[in-house]
Amino acid sequence: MPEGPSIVILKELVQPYKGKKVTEVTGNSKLPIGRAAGKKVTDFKSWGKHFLICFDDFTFRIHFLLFGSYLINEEKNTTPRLSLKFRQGTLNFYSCSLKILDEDPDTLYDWSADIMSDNWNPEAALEKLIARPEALVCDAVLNQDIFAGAGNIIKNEVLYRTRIHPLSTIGALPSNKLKELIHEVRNYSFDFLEWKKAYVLKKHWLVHTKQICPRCQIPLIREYLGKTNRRTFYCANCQVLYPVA
DNA sequence: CCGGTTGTTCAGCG
DNA sequence: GCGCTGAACAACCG
Repeated sequence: MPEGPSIVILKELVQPYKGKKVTEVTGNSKLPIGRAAGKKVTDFKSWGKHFLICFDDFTFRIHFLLFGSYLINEEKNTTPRLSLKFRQGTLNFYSCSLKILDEDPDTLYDWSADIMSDNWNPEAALEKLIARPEALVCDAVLNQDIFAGAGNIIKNEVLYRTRIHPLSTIGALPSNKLKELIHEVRNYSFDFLEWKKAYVLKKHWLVHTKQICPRCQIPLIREYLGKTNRRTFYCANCQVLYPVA
């Protein structure tokens, strides 16, 4: 569920409820979720992995973390963290992190950092990367301040597609390679979106959870790398460790 | 049935 | 105050 493109799919699915009035609020959240009762949803937004349900004076911020899920007009045998009932149907959110934002999301979020946003700004991402020359590229791609919405699958696939070794430092990458990386994070994320919608995402994985490099056929390396210590799949032959020796 | 994870925050420590 | 580590959360797949 969690990566940015999946949140975009959710945002599309809930569009019929935009402008509609919440008739009943339930859930096991300890927050004052009843505030939504009787109010109209003014908008659904997303920023990276955050899903936002906006009302005129506050916003629900939902983060699905690793295990969160949602059901629309369906329920399962556990209590939702948050359930919003409308005359037209029900939105159920399970096992997610819920927060209530009292400020306008526009003042809280840098939309230019959202890899799925129309406001995505690759130049801003480049500046942020250049400011962190010591960072490992495997960590930088997961940095939500730079690539909001990028997750571990996107990281692994993008580093393979751009043939960058995950332990390369940002400062060692030539500027054209950094630009290519930035471009590919967004480009792959939209491939992810289309494949996920078509239920063929896994079929297109080149290295994530894979054993053999599809290009040179040698075994892939699987290691936990970087400060993020996340599972990383890469080909030691095809992916270049910068600086090049 | 167990092991592992598309993620993040926070406590505890040196 | 910092950076680092590990725990906690909690559901589903293979």
